[in-house]
Amino acid sequence: MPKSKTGRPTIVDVADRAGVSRATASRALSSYGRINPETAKLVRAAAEAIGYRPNELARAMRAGKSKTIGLVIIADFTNAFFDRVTKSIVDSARGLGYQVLITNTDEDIAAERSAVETLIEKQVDGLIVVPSTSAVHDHLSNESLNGKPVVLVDRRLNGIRATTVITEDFVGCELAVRHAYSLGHRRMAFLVATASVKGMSTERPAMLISSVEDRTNGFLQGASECGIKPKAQSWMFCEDAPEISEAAVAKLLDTAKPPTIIFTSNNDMCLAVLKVAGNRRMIIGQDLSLVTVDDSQWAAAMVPGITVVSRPVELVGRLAVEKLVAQMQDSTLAPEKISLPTELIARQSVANLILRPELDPLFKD
Amino acid sequence: MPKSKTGRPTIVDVADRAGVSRATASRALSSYGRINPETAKLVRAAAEAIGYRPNELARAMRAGKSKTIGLVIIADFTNAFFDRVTKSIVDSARGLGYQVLITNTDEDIAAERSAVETLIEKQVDGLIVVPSTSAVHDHLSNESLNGKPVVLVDRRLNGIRATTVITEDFVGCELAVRHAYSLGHRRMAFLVATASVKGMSTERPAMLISSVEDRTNGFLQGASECGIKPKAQSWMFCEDAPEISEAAVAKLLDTAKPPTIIFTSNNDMCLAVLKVAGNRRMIIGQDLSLVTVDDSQWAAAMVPGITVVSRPVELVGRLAVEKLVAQMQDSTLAPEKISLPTELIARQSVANLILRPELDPLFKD
DNA sequence: ATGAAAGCGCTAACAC
DNA sequence: GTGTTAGCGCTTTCAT
Repeated sequence: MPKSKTGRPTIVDVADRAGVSRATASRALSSYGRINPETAKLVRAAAEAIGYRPNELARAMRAGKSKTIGLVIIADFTNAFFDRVTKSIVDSARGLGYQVLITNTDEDIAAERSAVETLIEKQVDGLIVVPSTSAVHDHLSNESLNGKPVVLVDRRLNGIRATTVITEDFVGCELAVRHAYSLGHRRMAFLVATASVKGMSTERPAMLISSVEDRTNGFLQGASECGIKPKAQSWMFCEDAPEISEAAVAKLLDTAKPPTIIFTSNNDMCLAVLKVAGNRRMIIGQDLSLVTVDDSQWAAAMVPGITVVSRPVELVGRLAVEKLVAQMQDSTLAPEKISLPTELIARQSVANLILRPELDPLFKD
Repeated sequence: MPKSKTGRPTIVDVADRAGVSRATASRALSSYGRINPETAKLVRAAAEAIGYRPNELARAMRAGKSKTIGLVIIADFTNAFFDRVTKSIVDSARGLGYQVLITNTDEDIAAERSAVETLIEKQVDGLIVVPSTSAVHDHLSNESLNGKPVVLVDRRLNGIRATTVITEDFVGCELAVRHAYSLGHRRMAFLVATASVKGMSTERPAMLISSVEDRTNGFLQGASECGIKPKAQSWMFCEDAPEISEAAVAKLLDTAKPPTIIFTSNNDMCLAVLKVAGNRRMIIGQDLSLVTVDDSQWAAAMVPGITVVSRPVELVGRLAVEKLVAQMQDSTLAPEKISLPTELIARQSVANLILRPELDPLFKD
């Protein structure tokens, strides 16, 4: 059986076997143009017989479309949010006939740059990016993307014409604070993971990625609405690394008037609170309360269950793909800014200090 | 500026601008063959000037190598093991100059089949597969892979000549049981997630994927070595779905002589135990002990920390890529069966019934 | 050291 | 309805 260089039968082999020309074979297999149903059947039989599989690379080259999406995600697709978004993207893409080329950047802008470049060289039809910083994004300009559409996920970028799919983290966090307030919490701490800070700091960094910014502002807004004085708030911005975040939690706790509740900006920070509290034999939901952003299986299964601001993960991924594919098919489509609702899921990690004021270590009767 | 159909400058544009032929331009850019360093510099400058980026698809077609690896993973790359393996694979591949096309199969053999086919059509240079069943694997034969190498991860497949990277789950589980025995546990339950079972069953299914089989056998071996009578063992094989696994846990607990410890075959099952125990106000590490396979951040951060059989996740992914790339470069390489050591990480989820025999609900003094 | 030309596998004008 | 041919962008003989 005649085979191509790569060892696989090509369309020429099919054509030969069916006794037709390449063009006819192609028409039969891709069902386009005019073709005799009889011939078509014949060709398909021949293809089947020799185990012909189209070379999608050749097809892509000819068509100028690779049916491939590039996904550039930050390191933490080990993270409870990004792993599920990734799965959602991969599945949704497949549903629409696209494959996904995946890269991760470890929150590093240089890596992101080169990843985008590589994917463009691989001729992806479009890009889904979780930008690692809000500061720089010339590599995402229409120019460097060569007109290929890009959809941003989880984080806004100012001054860029690109469809963006984010979540209502502001509202979610605001609500979380009000929830805690309604349960009697008055001294609140906020633990925020930021890539832009080395070590930890009580000062809010000048530059935050938009999702973290929204969470921070949401917490702030909630506290302000509830009349929580800045003095009764403690803030800690810290690097997303276990030792550091645990030290940050300790610092938050070791004050004259320790908070009755800690709000954390992501799961890693939540875990840090869990760990430090555990080491100190503090019971979550009693000695210390806790709310985090992003739901997870373990947050639900733990005792006590962790109260969370939940985001519509699957939908984020699906919409990102759908919007991207729509733009690939019609480049005149205007970019959209999509913000999906979050939901506060109350479990047992927030103590009710109204019913049980004695749980506050500063309680005096 | 003359541009190609796709809008990007091509090598012809570079050649024109540099006033040389395509061939020379190509030589300069890919640095092969004889070329005048002066000319080379000229060409590179021209390329830079017009923002030339090679079309890797065209290159791949010409070379018959796409510098792309296909990854076929089961659904659960949301799972604490596969998400990290995926990250490790993506990163390692990138380090060696390869990109990763990712697909998931939801543990479905039909999806796996078609995923493999699609990836082959996309001309990946090799495949990394987490096979969803040990029963069928003709789609992974040398034939259907068209001679492209494949590396199997996490699961063995009999009768297939392919490099396989798995972990010593047998030993890990055996050790886990002996650990529990040494702490005084005598009535043990085993909760095993299996895709081949609908609902739950106390009967061991005829067919298990190899990793689950190893774990099951490891538990069994450990119990037998410790002289735990089959009567003092309870087994439950169940579908990997929350409602079902939780029901399975309940069933395990609701017997005249309930186990003092439950061993779970994966994190989902572990979570099910956590949830049911929590609902019943049973404290892990006291009223009920627990050991699971696969470490995770939350298992470490929780109070009590969960004792786990830990697997070298990052290494699994890295080796899979390295071995695959080696085979892509030298197709005569013999397949290897690699089994990486596991480690028992003892935390506080296993009660010491020797020091505190009263923790056994059946304790009489 | 460089250029001309062939060709990877496919599809789409254009003929017939 | 089918065949002929050109060409996507690139690399690589083979000449010169």
